[in-house]
Amino acid sequence: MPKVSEDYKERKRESLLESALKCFGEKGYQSTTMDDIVAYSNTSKGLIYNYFKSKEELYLTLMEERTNRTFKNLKERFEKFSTAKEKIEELFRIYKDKELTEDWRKLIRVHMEFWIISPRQENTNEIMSNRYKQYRDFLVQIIDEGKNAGEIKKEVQSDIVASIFWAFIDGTCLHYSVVGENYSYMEQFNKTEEMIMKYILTT
Amino acid sequence: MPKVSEDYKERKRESLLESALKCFGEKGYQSTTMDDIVAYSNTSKGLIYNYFKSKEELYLTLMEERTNRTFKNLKERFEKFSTAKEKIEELFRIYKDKELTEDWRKLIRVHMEFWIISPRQENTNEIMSNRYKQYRDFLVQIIDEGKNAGEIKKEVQSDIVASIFWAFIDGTCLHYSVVGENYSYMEQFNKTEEMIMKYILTT
Amino acid sequence: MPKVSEDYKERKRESLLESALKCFGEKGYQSTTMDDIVAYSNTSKGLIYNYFKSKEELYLTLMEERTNRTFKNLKERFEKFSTAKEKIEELFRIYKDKELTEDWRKLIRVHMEFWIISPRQENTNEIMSNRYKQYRDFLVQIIDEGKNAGEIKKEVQSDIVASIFWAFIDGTCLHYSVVGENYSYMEQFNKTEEMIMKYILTT
Amino acid sequence: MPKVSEDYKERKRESLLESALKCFGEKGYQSTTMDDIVAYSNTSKGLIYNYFKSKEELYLTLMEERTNRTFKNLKERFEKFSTAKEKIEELFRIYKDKELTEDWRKLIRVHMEFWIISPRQENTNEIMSNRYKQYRDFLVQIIDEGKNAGEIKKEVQSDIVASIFWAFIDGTCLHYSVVGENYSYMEQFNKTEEMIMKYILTT
DNA sequence: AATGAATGAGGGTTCATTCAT
DNA sequence: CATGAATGAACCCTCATTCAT
Repeated sequence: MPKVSEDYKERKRESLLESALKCFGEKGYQSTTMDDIVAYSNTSKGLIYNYFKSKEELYLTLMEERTNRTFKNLKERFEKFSTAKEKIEELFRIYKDKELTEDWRKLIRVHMEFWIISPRQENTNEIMSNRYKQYRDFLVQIIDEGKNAGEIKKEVQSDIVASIFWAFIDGTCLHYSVVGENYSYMEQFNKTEEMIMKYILTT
Repeated sequence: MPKVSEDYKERKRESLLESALKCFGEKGYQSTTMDDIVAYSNTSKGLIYNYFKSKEELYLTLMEERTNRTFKNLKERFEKFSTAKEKIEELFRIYKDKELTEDWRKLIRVHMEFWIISPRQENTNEIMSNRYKQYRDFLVQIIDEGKNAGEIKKEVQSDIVASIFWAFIDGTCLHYSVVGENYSYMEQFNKTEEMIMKYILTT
Repeated sequence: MPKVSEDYKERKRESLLESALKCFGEKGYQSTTMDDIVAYSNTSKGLIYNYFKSKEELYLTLMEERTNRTFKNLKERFEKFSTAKEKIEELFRIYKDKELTEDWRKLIRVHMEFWIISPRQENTNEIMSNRYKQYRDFLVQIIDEGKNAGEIKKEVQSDIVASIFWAFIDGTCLHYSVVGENYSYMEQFNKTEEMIMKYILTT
Repeated sequence: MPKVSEDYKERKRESLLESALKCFGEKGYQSTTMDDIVAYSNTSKGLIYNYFKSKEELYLTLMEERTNRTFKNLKERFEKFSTAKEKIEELFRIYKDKELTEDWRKLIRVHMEFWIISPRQENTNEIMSNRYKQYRDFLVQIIDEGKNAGEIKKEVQSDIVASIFWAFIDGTCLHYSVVGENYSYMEQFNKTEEMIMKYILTT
């Protein structure tokens, strides 16, 4: 029977991760110091080490949990749709609905940085490769369903198209996060959607 | 060994930049130490500071020169082509011709890292935004020429398509640099080319 | 060993300043390294930076506090005297009572060095000029009181004499700190006192 | 038979010392780099080491020669005077005739710095102590002559008064070099002269 | 559990000195 | 002779991590 409830600890942990995310978004992983996170989270240095055994672990945990949750949300969001067309439209809608704030641009950079850092460590490279495949296969499945339902042309190569889709998403987000204001974010999504749909749909 | 030719100094400088690039590719900008670069370039710590006044300047110079040179090469490569179709095919060819080596993946990451770091510094953000526009406008011009020549549909929005093109390129490179071996790099370029061409060409 | 009393921290701070003073006395400001101070104070490099954000700040703080305290002590010491003659005698006594140790000679040099360094920095020059005027005016006031009381000749120029007094003090200390043993420190103070008194007193 | 005349080398040497003096005046001994001196003297780094085997030697040589020359000039200047009174007046005149420029203030600081640095090295401390005695004894001799001639009171302690004189000189110069513009340099010399003369002269 | 003082390895940078040309 | 590129020890400072309280 702990002095402090499990629930409290969990909330503390979340709050630390939250703070870390903010700081990483501001300065990047390397440039963010533990002191930055301490300052932002209004706790103490020692406390962070009770929850995470190193800055790196904090970072990896943060990114791990974020990607998992995002992917989980993604899947849930799709349960209510039945046709492939609707699902793909929903996929685009996710990104078209984003609020184009500075905060989001920072978030993008945190994730992009993680992509880039990951191949430099034996461990994370594997994780990220799998993550990529997870996302790709998620879309592959949708496309395949579409093919079976006659919505999507049989000759479409599901994995290639899926891969192209995510490449476009990440490329666009990357550019937007750098260029900002003057980037034709929304128009690009609309046009790309049009182009891809025209390319794969039977009608 | 002073009183050395300008040529000698230029080569030294190049060699330092070369070494730095290698090291940044290996560990990233922040994690690369001046000692790493010293070790790799077989020189001494002090010497680097005769050529670049700080690690940051070395980095910025490196990235600046690389991007400039790349863009210049890009333009030159296109002089021998006359139609828009040929030019766009050439653009794809550049990337399809890349040797898919570990070295190139590292190179991609160096450039991606620079994209991400840039918004965190007043100065570089501007530079990178302009760089992006340079590349985009380069393609915009080609598309516009194509429209005038009747090769490309009048209703195509040049800037949006150009922007989509580069988003796809960078997204694909980013993913490839992380996923590596099992990434369907070549097929994606082929399909994307097909898709885009079908989308914009009149015939 | 955190959560430490303010008092503890204050003592730590004092002890660091103390150590720094010792080291500066030994080698001078520039030649003293942070490692010297660390070694002398039995702490760690990082800790010093918790209290002072740079070597320079440590130095300036040290000198600032020392001069302030000295001047404060000076003033207090004079409260119990009423006539100008007594006060001036007391002024001389301060210096005549000094123990002529190697430690004191080092201390002199630290202060002299600060005088000399100060004009090279925008900021400190102003401070030191004011310090000088503070000391001078302190004596000017005593002399003026003496004039009003009829102790000191009306025609004496207070500021000039005050300035001469401090010039003599610093000159003597400077020479003593260099020449050491064989310097006729005490006799000089006695004779100068005699000479100045004869020059300004009415009787 | 050297390729380059001895005369040329001597002038080069002088010019290097001259440049060093300028630089030391600007930044102080420690903060002046060999590069500073090279830049100021329009020569090369290697060349300096042909003339002086280290920065320290350059510094010591400079200070040595300057003090020697100054002392030599001092003595010569006095040959044309016969009475002690005239000589002491001349001594004061030397300082009263100084042009109160920023350059001179820098010069003072170079010399003061040398005083302070000297006790920290076995070698220079001895030199400076002797230098001090040289100057003191020079004045002692004048005073003694004055006593013999009946100009100066027999009971005056020559060495103490001489020492006081130089203490006053250096103290005044030190303060002037720091305080600058608003320092009553000239008036102090006048008054001090008056005071000392009154104190020692028989009439 | 929570704190934050303490640690010290390691990083970027400087600069006196050397020596090949 | 003169040059200035090259060297590397040494410096100041940062910051992830520890641990006494």
